[in-house]
Amino acid sequence: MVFILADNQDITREGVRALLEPLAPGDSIVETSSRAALMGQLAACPDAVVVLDYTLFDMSDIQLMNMKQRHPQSLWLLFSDELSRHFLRQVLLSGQAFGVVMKTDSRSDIITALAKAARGEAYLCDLAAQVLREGVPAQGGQACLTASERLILHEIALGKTTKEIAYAQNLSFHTINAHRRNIFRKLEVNNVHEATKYAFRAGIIDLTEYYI
Amino acid sequence: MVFILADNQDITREGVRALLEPLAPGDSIVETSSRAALMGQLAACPDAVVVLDYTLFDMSDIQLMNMKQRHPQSLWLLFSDELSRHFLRQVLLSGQAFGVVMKTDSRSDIITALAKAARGEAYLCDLAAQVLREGVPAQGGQACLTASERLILHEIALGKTTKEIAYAQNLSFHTINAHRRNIFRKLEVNNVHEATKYAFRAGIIDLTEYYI
DNA sequence: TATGAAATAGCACATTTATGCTATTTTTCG
DNA sequence: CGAAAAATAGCATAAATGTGCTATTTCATA
Repeated sequence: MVFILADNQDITREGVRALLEPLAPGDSIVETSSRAALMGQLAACPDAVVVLDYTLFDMSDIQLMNMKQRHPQSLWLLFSDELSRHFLRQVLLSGQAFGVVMKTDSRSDIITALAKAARGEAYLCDLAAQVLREGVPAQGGQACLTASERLILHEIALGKTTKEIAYAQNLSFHTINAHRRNIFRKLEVNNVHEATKYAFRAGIIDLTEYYI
Repeated sequence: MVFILADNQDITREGVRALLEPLAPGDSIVETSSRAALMGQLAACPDAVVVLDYTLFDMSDIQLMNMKQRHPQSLWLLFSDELSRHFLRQVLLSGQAFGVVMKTDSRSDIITALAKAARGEAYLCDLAAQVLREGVPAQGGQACLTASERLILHEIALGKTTKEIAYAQNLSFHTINAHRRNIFRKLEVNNVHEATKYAFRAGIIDLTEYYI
């Protein structure tokens, strides 16, 4: 069994390693601190358990799902600081059985999550379990945005520029720009501020994310 | 020597412990995850080395300085995720010789910082050193915006354009533009989104206004 | 199977932002 | 009083936004 610790903070990898080593003696633990390195490691070992800090890894939802789809045997344990309900809904309801544990969870919870991951089981932290229980949001009809559009609106509301979003998602500036206009047209707004207000009202972004 | 690891994330304390144990054999390592517990530990051991995640510990600048002043023999190593230049300036120029290392720093940097802390020396990460070199800011205080600037920041946070603000206040575009740059410079931001976040945090705008 | 919606990508251009400068007048305060 | 901010106003420019178009590919489904 190979564990890949994907986190750009040395100290966090150190902590996970300290918990993991007694738990999985004989297994190898690889550390990566960049997306490119992670892809390389995954190619070399497609059935690894990936312990990923999503937020620190500068990775979009879409890239995450792509990576999982490209290596369907890989097991993913999301291990982040703060995860929005929106993002969790996105990931958990997309059919991918990710495990989710928070950095703020207790040592024993994290150990449980790692042990489960090593056995191929999913561990869900309280928030993730709650989001999963809530299921598909009621969505009273008029939310006419597509999934990609909601994703992009989320980035816009976080203050990302068109170029930044395009780069992060490996898409053309023009594509994101087109999405942006479609969003604006559907929402009947014509600037970022109004779009952001909608995103707040629709729960596509919330204050806790916004503040960070 | 007693080390107190003050952080509310189990995983980070685990990582620091893993680095610290081979570095300081025989010394005792205490972990605390609340401010009250930290104060108790400090009372019991006033010359401890405190490794503190300031941002996660829900501690204001003032409380931090009070604690240091109450236990002048204690040595403090700030160990956080993100520290604003403003906060660093506050802490470093207040005469307290805090060591500062970032969670995003490399393993070897963190080890150096811990080793120095154990010897009673201060380690400064790049950002902290830079802030210290820059010296005293022109303005000693923080909420340094003038009344006009706060007013204009309010309008900016409401999504008004420079032209709109100028027209509404019967002033030149250039004047509002100048105010805008002064605001951005003082807040150390460089776009409307970051400025708006500050406006929320500082109470210059609130959600009820924002939503209308 | 065909129709349309969604996702992708491009060109062009006016507007706005963000930031580099300078400079005068007014206010504030030691 | 006199120095230091603050408020006012300007020029110039790179970058980004907002919006007018077109066009291909993919995919769901009526």
